[in-house]
Amino acid sequence: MRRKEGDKANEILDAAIRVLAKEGFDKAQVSVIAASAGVGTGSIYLYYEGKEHILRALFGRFWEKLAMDMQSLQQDDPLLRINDQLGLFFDRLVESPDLARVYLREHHRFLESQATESLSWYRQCLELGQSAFREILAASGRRRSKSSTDAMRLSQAFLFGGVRSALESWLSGAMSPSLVREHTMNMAMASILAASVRIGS
Amino acid sequence: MRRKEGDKANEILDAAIRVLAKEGFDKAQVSVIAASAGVGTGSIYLYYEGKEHILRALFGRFWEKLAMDMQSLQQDDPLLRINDQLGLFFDRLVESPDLARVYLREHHRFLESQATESLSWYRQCLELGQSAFREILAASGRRRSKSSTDAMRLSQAFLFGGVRSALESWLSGAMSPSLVREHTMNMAMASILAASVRIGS
Amino acid sequence: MRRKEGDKANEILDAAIRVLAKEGFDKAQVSVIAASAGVGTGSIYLYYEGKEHILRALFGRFWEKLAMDMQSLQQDDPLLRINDQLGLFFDRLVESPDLARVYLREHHRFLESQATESLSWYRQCLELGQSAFREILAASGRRRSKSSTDAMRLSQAFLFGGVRSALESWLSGAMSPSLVREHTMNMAMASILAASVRIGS
Amino acid sequence: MRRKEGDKANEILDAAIRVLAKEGFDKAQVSVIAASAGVGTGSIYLYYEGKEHILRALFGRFWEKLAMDMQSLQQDDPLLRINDQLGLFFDRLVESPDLARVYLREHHRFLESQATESLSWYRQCLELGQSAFREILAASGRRRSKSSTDAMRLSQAFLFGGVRSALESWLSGAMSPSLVREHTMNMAMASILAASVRIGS
DNA sequence: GATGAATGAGCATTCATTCAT
DNA sequence: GATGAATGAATGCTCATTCAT
Repeated sequence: MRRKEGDKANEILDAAIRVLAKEGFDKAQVSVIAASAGVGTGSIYLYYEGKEHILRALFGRFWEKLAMDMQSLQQDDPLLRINDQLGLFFDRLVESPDLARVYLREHHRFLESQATESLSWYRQCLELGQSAFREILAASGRRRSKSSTDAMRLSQAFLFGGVRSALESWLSGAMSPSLVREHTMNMAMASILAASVRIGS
Repeated sequence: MRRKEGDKANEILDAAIRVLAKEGFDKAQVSVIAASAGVGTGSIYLYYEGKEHILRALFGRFWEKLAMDMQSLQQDDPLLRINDQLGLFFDRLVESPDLARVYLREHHRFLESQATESLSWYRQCLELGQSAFREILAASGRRRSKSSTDAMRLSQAFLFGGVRSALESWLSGAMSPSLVREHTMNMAMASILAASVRIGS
Repeated sequence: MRRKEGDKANEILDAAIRVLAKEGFDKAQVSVIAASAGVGTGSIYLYYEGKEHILRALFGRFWEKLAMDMQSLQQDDPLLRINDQLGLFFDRLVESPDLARVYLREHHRFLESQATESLSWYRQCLELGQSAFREILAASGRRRSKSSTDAMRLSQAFLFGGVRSALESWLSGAMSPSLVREHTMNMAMASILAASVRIGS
Repeated sequence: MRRKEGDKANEILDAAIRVLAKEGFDKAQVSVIAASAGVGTGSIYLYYEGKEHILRALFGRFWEKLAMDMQSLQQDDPLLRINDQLGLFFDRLVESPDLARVYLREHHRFLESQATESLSWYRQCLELGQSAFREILAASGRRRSKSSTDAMRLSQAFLFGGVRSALESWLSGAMSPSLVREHTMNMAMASILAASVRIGS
């Protein structure tokens, strides 16, 4: 059965992930992405303004889905919720090694882009994490301050970075996803605890 | 004849860091690097085989220095030694925001390159960290195994990734290096402790 | 979509002849050839793999046409047939001084290239000439031998070289093509007769 | 024994022949010629104004020697003298395959250059040949005319071209120089006879 | 005179984007 | 809407020549 017409935009993104994973952004040719998506070169430009915009759309779609799923989490305990959030992030990338590769190598371009709308999904994911973090701090009676906000962001960045690198190890090595996941989450939880204690003190 | 003057090889690397930090590898023009180094375009090729090789040399120099410094650390306690090692890494990048930017965006190219010699410095740095890690595990009576080795590498990757992202936050934000450093090291130590406890159990 | 229009492939070859005649292969710029052909620089690469391939195609086209025309010759007398063959070769170059110039200066590149297909047309032209030569020898009762084959090839080379140089004289001087043609063919026939007598003896 | 100092100019020409034979003019690097001559790159420019001038000097030397030798020929019979002249030309190139290669591929550059002095040696060689030719014509009672001069030049060109191509065959094939020489001279004499008869008629 | 490090003009080729069909 | 032929700006690298030593 043919995919419905309207899905060409997504087919292009899927093709882009395949090609970008193999070639990297700069060596990925638009014409190759088009061929991989089964459309003509020119058709790409009916759906996206240009190569750069494909990248934005690709990450936009990723973060949008993730934001949706993170919002659906029911967990009340903020620490466990962060655990679940990180787990979602991790699982999403582990299930698509190509996407993971693209994330590792090209996400910085997304951040440096001016893709207002797509970036807002990304920021929403960060916000959901920070929100949980704030609950932890609130529970320990700590007030918000400039420095605690900074520290919180830093903690979050640390977590993301740790998970990021764990994924990188996984991609380059021969470890089972489950081992990687377990170990990574363990370290992540430990560091977040350490961070909350320190900030909360 | 005209003699090779001064330290052109290093001046070219310094110029490359400046240009790469601003433009990224693919948009960085060799002629611009040359101009920034105060040499002619062709001179670049007297010192490096090509653009790619500049990148290799750049990271080679970075890891070589770091390996030297890490080897000079006197700290006997393995946990504290890891702390010092990470501190060296962190400080080196914090003192040169341009280098930090290049590290964040282009280090993967270095890893994917075939720069055998330069890569060996990188691997030596990793090895020094793993060595300390092994001491920690040994102290807790844990024998080496395939899974513990994997876990150890994963922990190390997590640490590097966390520090990496902390640097990224620092670069994009307005936080003081000292706050970033303190907080990052705190989380790093916590996660490494958690890892060693888990692996050692 | 835009369809491939007209005869761009041949227009590019014609333009290449004009530019190569004036500049020589190494100083001929692809962009100038493109401009002379009235197409964009990049379009050249839609039709030919590169500068070198344009040269191959150019001589390929030349020898292909010549091979066709040589095959159409009806002349039964082998000596007269050789005369006609050389005449075809001569006339083809005389009618296009630019092509003659390119032939004189760049044909060796064609021979040194690996243009299997194009070269086969060239070899076919040589073969047609040798075939006539062999008939002459056969008529005089001479058997084939290694040395007679060599001598035959040598004779053919001598003929081609003589005609080549006559063209060169014509290009650099102010002689009428008909005078050049008459005189050249005269010498050619004389030398071929001398050769066949010698070989056949 | 070290060659005497003053021979560097010639050593450079010898080196140039070696390198040009292998690489062709455009791909031959001045620095490689210098290295092959055992001198520094810059020293080339103490002896020759540039790459182009090396080529001119190289052919200038060749034609100068040949002119000298041709003048020394004692043969009174003009036809036999032409035979000897061609023989000198042939032998000079056969004894140095590298020079022959350079002659075949690059002599046209020499002709197109403005190397007044060097070209005069070349013209002198031609003149010596034409002089013998004129004697043949004179013997047959033919007066000079524009058309006979042209025809004579054409004949000479034909001869040179024939010999040229014979050399080319020799270089690319596996024929003995003596066979090539004998056969080539045979054809050459036949064509010159034919030419002189025709012109003289 | 010799040298070779330094230079920078020059060019083939690629590929994102356009637009006639 | 779709297409892919056509485009031309953009750039890494080479190498003849120079000139400080």
